[in-house]
Amino acid sequence: MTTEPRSNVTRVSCFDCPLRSLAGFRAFSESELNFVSQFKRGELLADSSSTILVEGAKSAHLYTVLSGWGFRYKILEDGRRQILNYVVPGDMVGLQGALMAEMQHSVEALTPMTLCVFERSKLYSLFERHAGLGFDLTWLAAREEAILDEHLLSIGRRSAVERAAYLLGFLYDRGIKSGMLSETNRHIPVTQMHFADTLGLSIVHTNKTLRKLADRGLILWRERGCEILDPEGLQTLSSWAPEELRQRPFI
Amino acid sequence: MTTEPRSNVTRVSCFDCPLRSLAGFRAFSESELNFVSQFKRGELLADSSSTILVEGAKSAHLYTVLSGWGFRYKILEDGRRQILNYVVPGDMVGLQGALMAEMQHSVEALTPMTLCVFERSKLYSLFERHAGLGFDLTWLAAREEAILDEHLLSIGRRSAVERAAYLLGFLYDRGIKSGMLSETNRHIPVTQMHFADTLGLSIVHTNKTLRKLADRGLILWRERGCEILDPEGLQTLSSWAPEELRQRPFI
DNA sequence: CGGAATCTTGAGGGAGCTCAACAGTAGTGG
DNA sequence: CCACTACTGTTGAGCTCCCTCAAGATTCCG
Repeated sequence: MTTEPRSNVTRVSCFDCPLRSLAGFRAFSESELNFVSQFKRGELLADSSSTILVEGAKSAHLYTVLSGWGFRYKILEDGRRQILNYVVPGDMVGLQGALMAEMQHSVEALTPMTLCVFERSKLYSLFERHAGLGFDLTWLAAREEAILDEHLLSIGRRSAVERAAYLLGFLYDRGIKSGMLSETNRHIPVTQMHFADTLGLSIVHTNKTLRKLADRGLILWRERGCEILDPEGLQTLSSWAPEELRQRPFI
Repeated sequence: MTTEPRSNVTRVSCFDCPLRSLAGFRAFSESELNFVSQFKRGELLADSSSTILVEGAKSAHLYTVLSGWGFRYKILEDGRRQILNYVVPGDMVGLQGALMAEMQHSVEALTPMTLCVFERSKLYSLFERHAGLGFDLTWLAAREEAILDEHLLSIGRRSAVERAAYLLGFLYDRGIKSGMLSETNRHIPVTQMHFADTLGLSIVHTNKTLRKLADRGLILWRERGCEILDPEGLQTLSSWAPEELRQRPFI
Protein backbone atom coordinates (compact mmCIF):
# COMPACT_ATOMS: atom_id res chain seq x y z
CA MET A 1 0.00 0.00 0.00
CA THR A 2 1.45 3.31 -1.05
CA THR A 3 1.18 6.34 1.11
CA GLU A 4 -0.05 9.40 -0.75
CA PRO A 5 1.45 12.77 -0.07
CA ARG A 6 -0.53 14.53 2.61
CA SER A 7 0.54 17.87 1.31
CA ASN A 8 1.73 19.44 -1.88
CA VAL A 9 3.12 22.51 -0.28
CA THR A 10 6.65 22.81 0.86
CA ARG A 11 6.65 22.78 4.61
CA VAL A 12 10.33 23.08 5.28
CA SER A 13 11.99 25.66 3.06
CA CYS A 14 15.25 24.48 1.57
CA PHE A 15 16.83 27.57 3.07
CA ASP A 16 15.96 26.26 6.51
CA CYS A 17 16.75 22.63 5.67
CA PRO A 18 17.79 20.94 8.91
CA LEU A 19 20.36 18.88 7.04
CA ARG A 20 22.35 21.97 6.14
CA SER A 21 23.53 22.37 9.70
CA LEU A 22 24.78 18.80 10.01
CA ALA A 23 28.51 18.33 10.00
CA GLY A 24 29.65 16.48 6.90
CA PHE A 25 27.19 17.99 4.46
CA ARG A 26 28.60 20.39 1.93
CA ALA A 27 27.47 23.99 1.75
CA PHE A 28 25.34 25.19 -1.17
CA SER A 29 25.92 28.36 -3.11
CA GLU A 30 23.00 30.76 -3.05
CA SER A 31 22.06 30.07 -6.66
CA GLU A 32 22.17 26.33 -6.05
CA LEU A 33 19.90 26.78 -3.07
CA ASN A 34 17.49 28.80 -5.17
CA PHE A 35 17.43 26.13 -7.81
CA VAL A 36 16.89 23.26 -5.40
CA SER A 37 14.23 25.28 -3.70
CA GLN A 38 12.15 25.55 -6.85
CA PHE A 39 13.06 22.01 -7.90
CA LYS A 40 11.33 20.79 -4.77
CA ARG A 41 7.65 20.07 -5.33
CA GLY A 42 6.57 19.36 -1.78
CA GLU A 43 6.87 16.83 0.94
CA LEU A 44 5.80 13.27 1.42
CA LEU A 45 4.92 12.00 4.86
CA ALA A 46 5.16 8.24 4.96
CA ASP A 47 3.81 6.13 7.79
CA SER A 48 5.88 3.53 9.51
CA SER A 49 6.10 0.37 7.35
CA SER A 50 4.37 1.99 4.38
CA THR A 51 5.72 1.44 0.87
CA ILE A 52 7.23 4.54 -0.69
CA LEU A 53 8.26 3.13 -4.05
CA VAL A 54 7.49 -0.23 -5.57
CA GLU A 55 9.48 -2.40 -7.97
CA GLY A 56 8.26 -2.12 -11.54
CA ALA A 57 6.60 1.27 -11.07
CA LYS A 58 7.38 4.22 -13.31
CA SER A 59 7.55 6.97 -10.76
CA ALA A 60 7.14 10.60 -11.74
CA HIS A 61 9.04 11.66 -8.66
CA LEU A 62 12.28 11.21 -6.89
CA TYR A 63 12.95 11.94 -3.26
CA THR A 64 15.43 12.99 -0.67
CA VAL A 65 14.98 11.72 2.87
CA LEU A 66 14.47 14.54 5.34
CA SER A 67 13.81 12.45 8.42
CA GLY A 68 13.28 8.84 9.42
CA TRP A 69 14.66 5.40 8.60
CA GLY A 70 13.74 3.27 5.59
CA PHE A 71 15.10 0.42 3.49
CA ARG A 72 15.39 -0.73 -0.11
CA TYR A 73 14.65 -4.34 -1.04
CA LYS A 74 13.95 -6.82 -3.81
CA ILE A 75 11.91 -10.01 -3.73
CA LEU A 76 12.05 -13.21 -5.77
CA GLU A 77 8.91 -14.69 -7.27
CA ASP A 78 8.47 -17.12 -4.40
CA GLY A 79 8.65 -14.36 -1.81
CA ARG A 80 12.25 -14.58 -0.66
CA ARG A 81 13.27 -11.04 0.22
CA GLN A 82 16.66 -9.38 0.23
CA ILE A 83 17.15 -6.01 1.86
CA LEU A 84 19.73 -4.13 -0.19
CA ASN A 85 20.45 -1.08 1.91
CA TYR A 86 18.93 1.32 4.41
CA VAL A 87 18.07 4.96 3.80
CA VAL A 88 18.57 7.82 6.24
CA PRO A 89 18.28 11.62 6.01
CA GLY A 90 20.30 13.01 3.13
CA ASP A 91 19.88 9.92 0.96
CA MET A 92 18.28 10.03 -2.47
CA VAL A 93 15.43 7.62 -3.11
CA GLY A 94 14.16 6.72 -6.55
CA LEU A 95 17.06 8.01 -8.61
CA GLN A 96 17.23 4.68 -10.42
CA GLY A 97 13.58 4.93 -11.31
CA ALA A 98 14.15 8.42 -12.61
CA LEU A 99 17.04 7.36 -14.86
CA MET A 100 16.01 3.90 -15.97
CA ALA A 101 12.59 3.02 -17.29
CA GLU A 102 11.20 1.73 -14.03
CA MET A 103 12.10 0.97 -10.43
CA GLN A 104 14.15 -2.18 -9.97
CA HIS A 105 13.58 -2.33 -6.22
CA SER A 106 11.06 -1.25 -3.61
CA VAL A 107 11.45 1.17 -0.72
CA GLU A 108 9.69 0.92 2.64
CA ALA A 109 9.64 3.09 5.74
CA LEU A 110 10.93 1.70 9.05
CA THR A 111 9.73 4.72 11.00
CA PRO A 112 7.51 7.63 10.02
CA MET A 113 9.44 9.47 7.31
CA THR A 114 9.49 12.86 5.69
CA LEU A 115 10.75 13.08 2.12
CA CYS A 116 11.32 16.01 -0.19
CA VAL A 117 9.57 15.41 -3.50
CA PHE A 118 11.22 16.36 -6.78
CA GLU A 119 9.88 16.27 -10.30
CA ARG A 120 11.50 13.60 -12.39
CA SER A 121 11.02 15.57 -15.56
CA LYS A 122 13.09 18.45 -14.23
CA LEU A 123 16.06 16.28 -13.40
CA TYR A 124 17.82 16.97 -16.65
CA SER A 125 17.62 20.73 -16.13
CA LEU A 126 19.50 20.23 -12.88
CA PHE A 127 22.46 18.97 -14.89
CA GLU A 128 22.11 21.81 -17.39
CA ARG A 129 21.80 24.62 -14.91
CA HIS A 130 24.02 23.49 -12.08
CA ALA A 131 26.92 21.26 -13.02
CA GLY A 132 27.89 21.13 -9.35
CA LEU A 133 24.60 19.53 -8.41
CA GLY A 134 24.86 17.08 -11.26
CA PHE A 135 28.30 16.19 -10.02
CA ASP A 136 26.85 15.66 -6.56
CA LEU A 137 24.25 13.26 -7.90
CA THR A 138 26.96 11.18 -9.50
CA TRP A 139 28.85 11.31 -6.23
CA LEU A 140 25.82 10.03 -4.36
CA ALA A 141 25.33 7.22 -6.85
CA ALA A 142 29.00 6.26 -6.61
CA ARG A 143 28.82 6.23 -2.83
CA GLU A 144 25.78 3.96 -2.89
CA GLU A 145 27.77 1.72 -5.18
CA ALA A 146 30.66 1.62 -2.70
CA ILE A 147 28.26 0.67 0.09
CA LEU A 148 26.75 -2.12 -1.97
CA ASP A 149 30.26 -3.38 -2.73
CA GLU A 150 30.88 -3.61 0.98
CA HIS A 151 27.59 -5.42 1.59
CA LEU A 152 28.39 -7.87 -1.16
CA LEU A 153 31.76 -8.61 0.41
CA SER A 154 30.02 -9.09 3.71
CA ILE A 155 27.30 -11.47 2.55
CA GLY A 156 29.61 -13.36 0.26
CA ARG A 157 32.61 -13.82 2.48
CA ARG A 158 31.91 -13.05 6.14
CA SER A 159 30.55 -15.53 8.71
CA ALA A 160 27.17 -14.95 10.32
CA VAL A 161 28.61 -13.24 13.41
CA GLU A 162 30.99 -11.06 11.39
CA ARG A 163 28.17 -10.14 9.05
CA ALA A 164 25.85 -9.11 11.84
CA ALA A 165 28.60 -7.11 13.53
CA TYR A 166 29.40 -5.37 10.25
CA LEU A 167 25.76 -4.49 9.63
CA LEU A 168 25.28 -3.10 13.12
CA GLY A 169 28.47 -1.07 12.92
CA PHE A 170 27.49 0.18 9.50
CA LEU A 171 24.01 1.25 10.61
CA TYR A 172 25.39 2.91 13.69
CA ASP A 173 27.76 4.95 11.56
CA ARG A 174 25.06 5.94 9.10
CA GLY A 175 22.72 6.82 11.95
CA ILE A 176 25.27 9.07 13.61
CA LYS A 177 26.28 10.83 10.40
CA SER A 178 22.69 11.47 9.36
CA GLY A 179 21.65 12.75 12.75
CA MET A 180 19.23 9.87 13.38
CA LEU A 181 21.43 8.56 16.20
CA SER A 182 23.46 10.31 18.85
CA GLU A 183 25.46 9.56 21.97
CA THR A 184 22.23 9.27 23.94
CA ASN A 185 20.02 7.70 21.27
CA ARG A 186 21.58 4.55 19.91
CA HIS A 187 18.42 2.73 18.98
CA ILE A 188 18.08 1.26 15.48
CA PRO A 189 14.39 0.66 14.65
CA VAL A 190 14.51 -2.76 12.96
CA THR A 191 13.04 -6.18 13.65
CA GLN A 192 15.12 -9.34 13.54
CA MET A 193 13.21 -10.18 10.38
CA HIS A 194 14.76 -7.12 8.72
CA PHE A 195 18.18 -8.21 9.85
CA ALA A 196 17.67 -11.75 8.58
CA ASP A 197 16.67 -10.44 5.16
CA THR A 198 19.66 -8.12 5.09
CA LEU A 199 22.19 -10.70 6.19
CA GLY A 200 20.92 -13.45 3.93
CA LEU A 201 20.26 -15.67 6.96
CA SER A 202 17.19 -17.41 8.33
CA ILE A 203 15.36 -15.64 11.08
CA VAL A 204 16.15 -18.37 13.60
CA HIS A 205 19.85 -18.25 12.97
CA THR A 206 19.78 -14.46 12.97
CA ASN A 207 18.26 -14.58 16.42
CA LYS A 208 20.96 -16.92 17.69
CA THR A 209 23.67 -14.82 16.09
CA LEU A 210 22.38 -11.60 17.62
CA ARG A 211 22.24 -13.37 20.97
CA LYS A 212 25.95 -14.05 20.74
CA LEU A 213 26.59 -10.36 20.15
CA ALA A 214 24.31 -9.45 23.04
CA ASP A 215 26.10 -11.95 25.31
CA ARG A 216 29.35 -10.22 24.49
CA GLY A 217 27.82 -6.95 25.59
CA LEU A 218 27.99 -5.36 22.14
CA ILE A 219 24.27 -4.81 21.66
CA LEU A 220 20.97 -5.03 23.47
CA TRP A 221 17.73 -6.01 21.77
CA ARG A 222 14.73 -4.15 23.14
CA GLU A 223 11.62 -2.27 22.16
CA ARG A 224 11.49 -3.66 18.62
CA GLY A 225 14.94 -2.59 17.77
CA CYS A 226 18.59 -2.76 18.58
CA GLU A 227 20.57 -0.73 21.08
CA ILE A 228 24.20 -0.25 20.11
CA LEU A 229 26.33 -0.58 23.23
CA ASP A 230 29.85 -0.93 21.82
CA PRO A 231 30.39 0.41 18.28
CA GLU A 232 34.15 -0.12 18.43
CA GLY A 233 33.67 -3.71 19.52
CA LEU A 234 31.43 -4.30 16.53
CA GLN A 235 33.99 -2.79 14.19
CA THR A 236 36.77 -4.94 15.61
CA LEU A 237 34.69 -8.09 15.32
CA SER A 238 33.84 -7.44 11.67
CA SER A 239 37.20 -5.90 10.78
CA TRP A 240 35.38 -3.01 9.17
CA ALA A 241 35.59 0.71 9.86
CA PRO A 242 33.64 3.56 8.30
CA GLU A 243 35.52 5.91 6.03
CA GLU A 244 36.54 9.18 7.51
CA LEU A 245 34.11 12.03 7.71
CA ARG A 246 34.30 14.22 4.67
CA GLN A 247 32.19 16.89 3.10
CA ARG A 248 29.40 15.03 1.40
CA PRO A 249 26.82 16.53 -0.90
CA PHE A 250 23.06 16.23 -0.72
CA ILE A 251 20.19 17.61 -2.74
CA MET B 1 51.60 -5.67 -10.23
CA THR B 2 50.25 -2.73 -12.15
CA THR B 3 50.59 -2.58 -15.86
CA GLU B 4 51.90 0.73 -17.11
CA PRO B 5 50.45 2.33 -20.21
CA ARG B 6 52.44 1.25 -23.19
CA SER B 7 51.47 4.35 -25.02
CA ASN B 8 50.35 7.88 -24.30
CA VAL B 9 49.01 8.52 -27.71
CA THR B 10 45.46 7.90 -28.70
CA ARG B 11 45.44 4.93 -30.98
CA VAL B 12 41.76 4.68 -31.67
CA SER B 13 40.20 8.04 -32.34
CA CYS B 14 36.92 8.58 -30.51
CA PHE B 15 35.41 9.34 -33.89
CA ASP B 16 36.21 5.82 -34.99
CA CYS B 17 35.36 4.25 -31.62
CA PRO B 18 34.25 0.69 -32.34
CA LEU B 19 31.65 0.92 -29.58
CA ARG B 20 29.74 3.58 -31.48
CA SER B 21 28.53 1.09 -34.02
CA LEU B 22 27.20 -1.35 -31.42
CA ALA B 23 23.46 -1.53 -31.08
CA GLY B 24 22.31 -0.24 -27.73
CA PHE B 25 24.82 2.55 -27.39
CA ARG B 26 23.50 6.06 -27.72
CA ALA B 27 24.73 8.41 -30.41
CA PHE B 28 26.89 11.40 -29.51
CA SER B 29 26.44 14.90 -30.81
CA GLU B 30 29.38 16.28 -32.69
CA SER B 31 30.35 18.67 -29.91
CA GLU B 32 30.16 15.88 -27.35
CA LEU B 33 32.39 13.77 -29.51
CA ASN B 34 34.87 16.61 -29.77
CA PHE B 35 34.91 17.02 -26.04
CA VAL B 36 35.34 13.33 -25.27
CA SER B 37 38.03 13.18 -27.87
CA GLN B 38 40.16 15.76 -26.12
CA PHE B 39 39.18 14.42 -22.71
CA LYS B 40 40.83 11.17 -23.65
CA ARG B 41 44.50 11.06 -22.71
CA GLY B 42 45.52 7.83 -24.35
CA GLU B 43 45.11 4.11 -24.07
CA LEU B 44 46.11 1.52 -21.54
CA LEU B 45 46.95 -1.98 -22.68
CA ALA B 46 46.60 -4.39 -19.78
CA ASP B 47 47.89 -7.95 -19.87
CA SER B 48 45.72 -10.84 -18.87
CA SER B 49 45.45 -11.11 -15.07
CA SER B 50 47.25 -7.81 -14.48
CA THR B 51 45.93 -5.38 -11.90
CA ILE B 52 44.50 -2.20 -13.38
CA LEU B 53 43.47 -0.41 -10.21
CA VAL B 54 44.19 -1.30 -6.63
CA GLU B 55 42.16 -0.71 -3.47
CA GLY B 56 43.44 2.24 -1.46
CA ALA B 57 45.16 3.91 -4.38
CA LYS B 58 44.49 7.53 -5.34
CA SER B 59 44.36 7.24 -9.07
CA ALA B 60 44.86 10.24 -11.31
CA HIS B 61 42.95 8.53 -14.07
CA LEU B 62 39.68 6.93 -14.84
CA TYR B 63 38.99 4.54 -17.66
CA THR B 64 36.51 3.20 -20.13
CA VAL B 65 36.89 -0.35 -21.32
CA LEU B 66 37.45 -0.55 -25.06
CA SER B 67 38.01 -4.30 -25.32
CA GLY B 68 38.44 -7.32 -23.09
CA TRP B 69 36.98 -8.76 -19.90
CA GLY B 70 37.89 -7.75 -16.34
CA PHE B 71 36.48 -7.82 -12.84
CA ARG B 72 36.21 -5.70 -9.70
CA TYR B 73 36.87 -7.23 -6.28
CA LYS B 74 37.54 -6.60 -2.60
CA ILE B 75 39.51 -8.68 -0.15
CA LEU B 76 39.32 -9.06 3.63
CA GLU B 77 42.43 -8.87 5.77
CA ASP B 78 42.78 -12.64 5.90
CA GLY B 79 42.63 -12.96 2.13
CA ARG B 80 39.01 -13.90 1.56
CA ARG B 81 38.08 -12.38 -1.79
CA GLN B 82 34.71 -11.28 -3.15
CA ILE B 83 34.29 -10.48 -6.82
CA LEU B 84 31.78 -7.63 -7.03
CA ASN B 85 31.12 -7.38 -10.75
CA TYR B 86 32.65 -7.90 -14.16
CA VAL B 87 33.62 -5.18 -16.63
CA VAL B 88 33.17 -5.33 -20.38
CA PRO B 89 33.56 -2.80 -23.23
CA GLY B 90 31.61 0.37 -22.57
CA ASP B 91 31.97 0.16 -18.79
CA MET B 92 33.61 2.88 -16.73
CA VAL B 93 36.39 1.84 -14.41
CA GLY B 94 37.68 3.93 -11.54
CA LEU B 95 34.83 6.42 -11.33
CA GLN B 96 34.60 5.79 -7.59
CA GLY B 97 38.27 6.55 -7.19
CA ALA B 98 37.81 9.75 -9.14
CA LEU B 99 34.93 10.94 -6.95
CA MET B 100 35.89 9.63 -3.54
CA ALA B 101 39.30 10.04 -1.98
CA GLU B 102 40.61 6.65 -2.99
CA MET B 103 39.66 3.37 -4.62
CA GLN B 104 37.53 1.12 -2.47
CA HIS B 105 38.05 -1.92 -4.65
CA SER B 106 40.58 -3.38 -7.08
CA VAL B 107 40.20 -4.14 -10.77
CA GLU B 108 41.93 -6.98 -12.63
CA ALA B 109 41.99 -8.08 -16.25
CA LEU B 110 40.63 -11.51 -17.21
CA THR B 111 41.88 -11.20 -20.77
CA PRO B 112 44.17 -8.66 -22.44
CA MET B 113 42.32 -5.36 -22.23
CA THR B 114 42.38 -1.99 -23.90
CA LEU B 115 41.16 0.97 -21.87
CA CYS B 116 40.68 4.62 -22.75
CA VAL B 117 42.45 6.80 -20.20
CA PHE B 118 40.86 10.01 -18.93
CA GLU B 119 42.24 12.67 -16.68
CA ARG B 120 40.57 12.71 -13.30
CA SER B 121 41.15 16.43 -12.87
CA LYS B 122 39.14 17.20 -15.98
CA LEU B 123 36.10 15.28 -14.83
CA TYR B 124 34.39 18.30 -13.38
CA SER B 125 34.67 20.22 -16.65
CA LEU B 126 32.75 17.39 -18.29
CA PHE B 127 29.78 18.26 -16.10
CA GLU B 128 30.22 21.98 -16.78
CA ARG B 129 30.58 21.77 -20.52
CA HIS B 130 28.29 18.90 -21.40
CA ALA B 131 25.35 18.33 -19.12
CA GLY B 132 24.33 15.39 -21.29
CA LEU B 133 27.57 13.59 -20.59
CA GLY B 134 27.27 14.31 -16.88
CA PHE B 135 23.80 12.87 -17.00
CA ASP B 136 25.21 9.79 -18.72
CA LEU B 137 27.76 9.29 -15.97
CA THR B 138 25.01 9.32 -13.38
CA TRP B 139 23.10 6.88 -15.53
CA LEU B 140 26.09 4.54 -15.65
CA ALA B 141 26.53 4.74 -11.89
CA ALA B 142 22.83 4.05 -11.33
CA ARG B 143 22.97 1.08 -13.65
CA GLU B 144 25.95 -0.36 -11.81
CA GLU B 145 23.93 0.10 -8.63
CA ALA B 146 21.02 -1.85 -10.13
CA ILE B 147 23.36 -4.68 -11.09
CA LEU B 148 24.83 -4.82 -7.60
CA ASP B 149 21.30 -4.94 -6.19
CA GLU B 150 20.63 -7.97 -8.31
CA HIS B 151 23.88 -9.64 -7.22
CA LEU B 152 23.03 -8.97 -3.60
CA LEU B 153 19.64 -10.58 -4.02
CA SER B 154 21.32 -13.52 -5.67
CA ILE B 155 24.01 -14.12 -3.06
CA GLY B 156 21.66 -13.45 -0.18
CA ARG B 157 18.65 -15.42 -1.24
CA ARG B 158 19.31 -17.83 -4.08
CA SER B 159 20.58 -21.41 -3.72
CA ALA B 160 23.97 -22.38 -5.13
CA VAL B 161 22.53 -23.73 -8.40
CA GLU B 162 20.23 -20.75 -8.89
CA ARG B 163 23.08 -18.40 -8.12
CA ALA B 164 25.40 -20.00 -10.63
CA ALA B 165 22.69 -20.03 -13.29
CA TYR B 166 21.97 -16.37 -12.64
CA LEU B 167 25.63 -15.42 -12.90
CA LEU B 168 26.10 -17.31 -16.14
CA GLY B 169 22.96 -15.83 -17.65
CA PHE B 170 24.02 -12.39 -16.51
CA LEU B 171 27.51 -12.68 -18.00
CA TYR B 172 26.14 -14.05 -21.22
CA ASP B 173 23.86 -11.04 -21.53
CA ARG B 174 26.62 -8.58 -20.76
CA GLY B 175 28.94 -10.34 -23.18
CA ILE B 176 26.43 -10.18 -26.00
CA LYS B 177 25.50 -6.55 -25.42
CA SER B 178 29.11 -5.43 -25.23
CA GLY B 179 30.14 -7.32 -28.34
CA MET B 180 32.47 -9.65 -26.42
CA LEU B 181 30.21 -12.62 -27.16
CA SER B 182 28.21 -13.59 -30.21
CA GLU B 183 26.17 -16.46 -31.54
CA THR B 184 29.36 -18.25 -32.51
CA ASN B 185 31.58 -17.18 -29.61
CA ARG B 186 29.93 -18.02 -26.29
CA HIS B 187 33.06 -18.50 -24.26
CA ILE B 188 33.41 -16.66 -20.94
CA PRO B 189 37.07 -16.45 -19.90
CA VAL B 190 36.90 -17.24 -16.17
CA THR B 191 38.27 -19.93 -13.89
CA GLN B 192 36.10 -21.74 -11.38
CA MET B 193 38.02 -19.82 -8.72
CA HIS B 194 36.56 -16.58 -10.12
CA PHE B 195 33.11 -18.08 -10.02
CA ALA B 196 33.55 -19.28 -6.46
CA ASP B 197 34.62 -15.81 -5.35
CA THR B 198 31.69 -14.24 -7.17
CA LEU B 199 29.08 -16.64 -5.85
CA GLY B 200 30.30 -16.60 -2.27
CA LEU B 201 30.88 -20.36 -2.38
CA SER B 202 33.91 -22.58 -1.83
CA ILE B 203 35.75 -23.70 -4.91
CA VAL B 204 34.84 -27.33 -4.32
CA HIS B 205 31.17 -26.67 -4.07
CA THR B 206 31.33 -24.35 -7.05
CA ASN B 207 32.81 -27.18 -9.06
CA LYS B 208 30.03 -29.55 -8.04
CA THR B 209 27.39 -26.94 -8.74
CA LEU B 210 28.75 -26.19 -12.20
CA ARG B 211 28.82 -29.91 -12.88
CA LYS B 212 25.09 -30.05 -12.25
CA LEU B 213 24.55 -27.30 -14.79
CA ALA B 214 26.82 -29.07 -17.27
CA ASP B 215 24.96 -32.36 -16.72
CA ARG B 216 21.77 -30.55 -17.61
CA GLY B 217 23.35 -29.44 -20.85
CA LEU B 218 23.26 -25.74 -19.97
CA ILE B 219 27.00 -25.11 -20.07
CA LEU B 220 30.27 -26.74 -20.95
CA TRP B 221 33.52 -26.09 -19.12
CA ARG B 222 36.53 -26.07 -21.38
CA GLU B 223 39.70 -24.22 -22.22
CA ARG B 224 39.85 -22.29 -18.97
CA GLY B 225 36.41 -20.89 -19.29
CA CYS B 226 32.75 -21.55 -19.69
CA GLU B 227 30.82 -22.21 -22.87
CA ILE B 228 27.21 -21.07 -22.69
CA LEU B 229 25.02 -23.67 -24.38
CA ASP B 230 21.53 -22.70 -23.27
CA PRO B 231 21.03 -19.07 -22.14
CA GLU B 232 17.27 -19.44 -21.88
CA GLY B 233 17.65 -22.53 -19.71
CA LEU B 234 19.90 -20.58 -17.37
CA GLN B 235 17.39 -17.77 -17.16
CA THR B 236 14.55 -20.13 -16.38
CA LEU B 237 16.55 -21.90 -13.70
CA SER B 238 17.47 -18.66 -11.95
CA SER B 239 14.16 -16.91 -12.64
CA TRP B 240 16.06 -13.93 -13.90
CA ALA B 241 15.93 -12.17 -17.25
CA PRO B 242 17.97 -9.22 -18.51
CA GLU B 243 16.20 -5.94 -18.97
CA GLU B 244 15.25 -5.06 -22.48
CA LEU B 245 17.75 -3.53 -24.82
CA ARG B 246 17.65 0.22 -24.64
CA GLN B 247 19.82 3.08 -25.75
CA ARG B 248 22.58 3.22 -23.19
CA PRO B 249 25.22 5.90 -22.92
CA PHE B 250 28.97 5.47 -22.73
CA ILE B 251 31.90 7.83 -22.53
C1' DC C 1 -9.94 -9.75 24.27
C1' DG C 2 -8.28 -12.19 20.36
C1' DG C 3 -5.20 -12.33 16.52
C1' DA C 4 -0.95 -11.11 14.49
C1' DA C 5 3.67 -9.97 14.82
C1' DT C 6 7.86 -10.64 17.21
C1' DC C 7 11.29 -12.94 19.91
C1' DT C 8 13.17 -17.28 21.80
C1' DT C 9 14.79 -21.97 22.19
C1' DG C 10 15.39 -26.99 21.06
C1' DA C 11 15.97 -30.77 17.77
C1' DG C 12 17.17 -32.82 13.60
C1' DG C 13 18.58 -32.39 8.80
C1' DG C 14 21.04 -30.77 4.82
C1' DA C 15 23.61 -27.50 1.95
C1' DG C 16 27.88 -26.23 1.67
C1' DC C 17 32.60 -26.32 3.99
C1' DT C 18 37.33 -28.22 4.82
C1' DC C 19 40.68 -31.66 4.09
C1' DA C 20 42.80 -34.62 0.98
C1' DA C 21 44.38 -36.71 -3.08
C1' DC C 22 45.03 -36.90 -8.02
C1' DA C 23 45.03 -35.73 -13.00
C1' DG C 24 45.68 -32.52 -16.71
C1' DT C 25 47.61 -28.27 -18.44
C1' DA C 26 50.38 -24.13 -18.67
C1' DG C 27 54.31 -21.77 -17.64
C1' DT C 28 59.25 -21.55 -16.45
C1' DG C 29 63.91 -22.25 -16.09
C1' DG C 30 67.89 -25.10 -16.58
C1' DC D 1 63.68 -29.83 -24.89
C1' DC D 2 62.55 -31.64 -20.73
C1' DA D 3 61.84 -31.39 -15.83
C1' DC D 4 59.75 -28.94 -12.40
C1' DT D 5 56.35 -26.17 -10.41
C1' DA D 6 52.07 -23.72 -10.22
C1' DC D 7 47.59 -23.54 -11.37
C1' DT D 8 43.30 -25.62 -12.54
C1' DG D 9 39.71 -28.95 -12.48
C1' DT D 10 37.68 -33.18 -10.23
C1' DT D 11 36.01 -36.30 -6.77
C1' DG D 12 35.35 -38.55 -2.10
C1' DA D 13 34.74 -38.30 2.98
C1' DG D 14 33.47 -36.24 7.01
C1' DC D 15 32.10 -32.23 9.49
C1' DT D 16 29.70 -27.79 10.69
C1' DC D 17 27.28 -23.93 10.00
C1' DC D 18 23.07 -22.72 9.06
C1' DC D 19 18.42 -24.35 7.68
C1' DT D 20 13.62 -26.00 8.60
C1' DC D 21 10.20 -27.49 11.73
C1' DA D 22 8.01 -26.83 15.93
C1' DA D 23 6.33 -24.90 20.03
C1' DG D 24 5.96 -21.40 23.51
C1' DA D 25 6.32 -16.65 25.53
C1' DT D 26 5.69 -11.82 24.93
C1' DT D 27 4.10 -7.68 23.01
C1' DC D 28 1.35 -4.92 19.98
C1' DC D 29 -2.81 -3.52 17.93
C1' DG D 30 -7.57 -3.41 16.38
